[in-house]
Amino acid sequence: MARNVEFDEQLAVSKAMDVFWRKGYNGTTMRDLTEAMGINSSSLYNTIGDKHELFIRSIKHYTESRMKAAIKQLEPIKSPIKAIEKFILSSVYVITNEPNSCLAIKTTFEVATTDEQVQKIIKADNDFTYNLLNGLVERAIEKEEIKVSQDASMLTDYIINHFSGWHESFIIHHDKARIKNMATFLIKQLNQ
Amino acid sequence: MARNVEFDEQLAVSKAMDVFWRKGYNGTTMRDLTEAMGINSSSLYNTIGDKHELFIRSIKHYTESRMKAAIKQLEPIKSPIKAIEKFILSSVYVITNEPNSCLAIKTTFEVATTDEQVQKIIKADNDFTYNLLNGLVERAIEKEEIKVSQDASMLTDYIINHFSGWHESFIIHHDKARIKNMATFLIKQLNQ
DNA sequence: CTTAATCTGAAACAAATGTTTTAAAAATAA
DNA sequence: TTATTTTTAAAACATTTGTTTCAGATTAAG
Repeated sequence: MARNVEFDEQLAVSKAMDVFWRKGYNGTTMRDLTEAMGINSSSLYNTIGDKHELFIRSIKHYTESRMKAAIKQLEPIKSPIKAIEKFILSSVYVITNEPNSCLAIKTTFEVATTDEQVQKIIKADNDFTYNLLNGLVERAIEKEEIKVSQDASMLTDYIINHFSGWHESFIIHHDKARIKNMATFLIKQLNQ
Repeated sequence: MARNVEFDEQLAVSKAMDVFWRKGYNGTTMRDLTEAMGINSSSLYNTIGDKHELFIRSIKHYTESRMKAAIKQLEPIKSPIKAIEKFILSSVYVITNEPNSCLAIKTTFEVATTDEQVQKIIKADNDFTYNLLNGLVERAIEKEEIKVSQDASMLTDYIINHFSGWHESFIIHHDKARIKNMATFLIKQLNQ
């Protein structure tokens, strides 16, 4: 029959994701993308689709990678409260060491309000984190590792809620200590 | 000599701000702006300047209005802890009732990293809120209205930090109760 | 009223945008 | 090898972008 597609789609999407991550959806041009992906726009339109479709794939790639990483990281930890602490502290590490702040949060504030497809992906990502953490919180309350509140679902929201503020703070102040101190305080609150 | 400028600059900036607020910096076109402002682009360039300058004026207008409103609202409250609670609860009200989420936060995530001028304005706004709240927290600790921690500056950061997560949550879930429950828990934590 | 200044509106501008076309190159199956 | 199909690269496409030009309208001062 005929020749095969030459480029690695996963790799291409991952490179596109990097550009969207730095520049946002509206700040990224098709030429930014094709250049970073090392691919001609005709090939891009023939395989993946238009700019919007590429963005959808990019944020899906981002959220799915994060989900896998979170599961892999927390699975071996036996104590629920230890797993929660690990989750919080590794978030702090990512926030204070990665070059860009979270693509999901940036996307939420830039386009989630007006783009239904994006909104769904972001919500799915959020629900995943919620469920993962909520399981841990419920077990931690059962085991009396957490005594501060009996309301697991509120507490789960409460913990997750800190992350975007930490991102915001780090963009504005570039001060790791501020984030670490807040995280330490949050963990201390949970432990009492 | 010659005729005067015909349009009200403050009103024009305020109308431009509304557009940037909805669509973001990169999502807004000059035609969006001139249409909303009811003004021709030549007049705009003759008086205020280009798109970027108009954006700068817009976010300054936004942050300055908020500062004035915050001072006016908190001034009459005698008890520091009551003022802190009022600040938190009125933030919840704004987050769960305004059509768009905070322009300062949206701007932080969209362009603050790459635009130094914007970064400065955002930082100034943040510092203002920090100082306002920090004064209250210090007095509340002195008066032993707050006992949970003696570290006023960390506690101030900790409180402010909640707001962007609440915005994010509301964009994703549109669930007022979730935000209110978190706020109630935060206030309870402070009170003990 | 005249003069001089400058503001305004419509149109024009070049450059950049997202997307499509075209023709040639490449790879597989017969 | 040849025929057939698909991929690719470069250029072209129509719009949209941010910005400027220019002639005429409008105003204040002499």
